[in-house]
Amino acid sequence: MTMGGAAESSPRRQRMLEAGAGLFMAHGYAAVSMDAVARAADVSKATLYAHFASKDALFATIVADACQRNSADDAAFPTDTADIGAALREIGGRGLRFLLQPRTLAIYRVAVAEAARCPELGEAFLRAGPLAFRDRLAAWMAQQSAAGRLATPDPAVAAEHFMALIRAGLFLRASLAIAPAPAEAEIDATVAAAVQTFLRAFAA
Amino acid sequence: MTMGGAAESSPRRQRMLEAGAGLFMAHGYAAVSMDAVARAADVSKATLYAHFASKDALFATIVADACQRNSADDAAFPTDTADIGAALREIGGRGLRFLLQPRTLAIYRVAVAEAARCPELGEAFLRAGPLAFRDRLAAWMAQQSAAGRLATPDPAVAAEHFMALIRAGLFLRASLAIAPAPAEAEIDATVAAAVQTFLRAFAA
DNA sequence: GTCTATAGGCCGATAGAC
DNA sequence: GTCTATCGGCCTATAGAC
Repeated sequence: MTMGGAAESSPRRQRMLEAGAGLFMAHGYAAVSMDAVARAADVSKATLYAHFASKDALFATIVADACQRNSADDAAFPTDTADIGAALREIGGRGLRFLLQPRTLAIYRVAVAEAARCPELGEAFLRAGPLAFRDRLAAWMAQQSAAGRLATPDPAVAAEHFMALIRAGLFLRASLAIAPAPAEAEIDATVAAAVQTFLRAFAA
Repeated sequence: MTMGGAAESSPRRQRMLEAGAGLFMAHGYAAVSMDAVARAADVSKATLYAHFASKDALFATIVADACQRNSADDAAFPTDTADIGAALREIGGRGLRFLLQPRTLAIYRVAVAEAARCPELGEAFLRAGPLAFRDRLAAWMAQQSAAGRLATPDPAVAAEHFMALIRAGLFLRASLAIAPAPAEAEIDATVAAAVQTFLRAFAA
C-alpha cells in the first residue's frame, strides 16, 4: 500500500483525489469502484491508474491528505487564561464541533473500518489526529500548571482525560450515525459538563 | 434489511451464523462473500439463501446476536463497596478488558463501518451495548451516592464520564488496530488513572 | 431443505493507439 | 498522459432436480 506515482498536484490529479475523497467518505472503501471515481473525476480509468498504482494506493493518499489538512485546521489554544474554565470550554467546544463534522466522522469511520485490513493506515490516522492533538494540549496544560491555573502532575494523562470527557456520549452516538446532528445547545451542555468534571479533578 | 426466514436454531443454521460471524468480524462486511460463508459453514450457497434472504439479512442477524450475547456477558456490579475506589477499579477493569477483546473490537469496527449504510444497525448496537451499560452503571452510582460513598448529582452524566475515562487512550488505539494487544499492566494503569480522576471529581 | 449449476453483472487492472 | 476497449474473475442471487 504505497502512495503511487506521477506528477504531484496537477489539476487533473487533484480532481481525482477530490472525487475519490467524496465517494470514499460517503460510501466507504469497498462500496466505491474505480469506475465510479474515474467517472466522478471525469477522467478515464486508465488515467486514474496512471496516477495511482491501485485502489489501495489511491485510498491511502486520500486519507493521508485528509489527516494532514485536518491537523492544519485546528486553531491555536487560548492565551488569555485568566478564566481557566472559559478557556477549557473554548478548547472543548471547538474540538467537539470539529469531531462532529460529517467530514471528520467520515474519515474516522473509514479509518476504523479499514484498520484491520491495513494497519499502517490506522496508525497514520492516529498519529496525525488524536495523538498530535493530545501532545499539543498536554503542552498547553503543562504551561497552565506552571502558571498555577491547573494542577496536572501528568499533563499527558490530563490531556487524554480531557479529550475523553469531551468525546463522551455525543461522539460515540455520532460515529454510529444516529439520525439528526446534535443541537448546538446539546454540544454546549456536553462541553460544560466535561469541563466541570475535569476542573473538579484538575483545578489548581 | 430484515432478519429473513426459515426455522430458528437448527444446527445447520447455527453453523451458518457462526461461520458468518467469524468471517465478517475478521474481514468486514464487504470483503466477505456469500460463497465464503457457505464454504466455511459447509453448506451450499442455495441453502444459505434459504435461511437468509440476502447478505444484508445474514449480517443483521449476526450483529443482533452478537449484541445480545455481549450484553448478557457482563457480570453484576460489586456489592461490597466499603472501598469505593477498589469497586470502581473492578468495574473499570472488567469493562476495559471486555472492550479490548478482539470479538468486541470487531463488532465495534463493523458497526461503525456499516452505520452509514444501515443506521438501524448502528442504533441497535448503541442501545444493546454502551447505552444499556451506562444505564445500569448510573443506577449503581445513584445507589452509591445514596449510601454516601459517591457524590453524583446526575448519575447518568457521571456514568458517561466514567466510561469515557475508562475508554480513554487504549480503546481508540485498539480500535485503530495498532499492533500488539496492550499489556495487562498497561490496562491496570489506565484503569487506575481513570478511577483517580473520577474520584477527584465525584468522591463523597 | 438441500444440492449442482449457472445466469447476469460489476470490478480491478491492462493493452494498445495516439 | 490520455483515451477506448476489453480481459478474466468473482460476486449476489436464482432455477431446477431431488
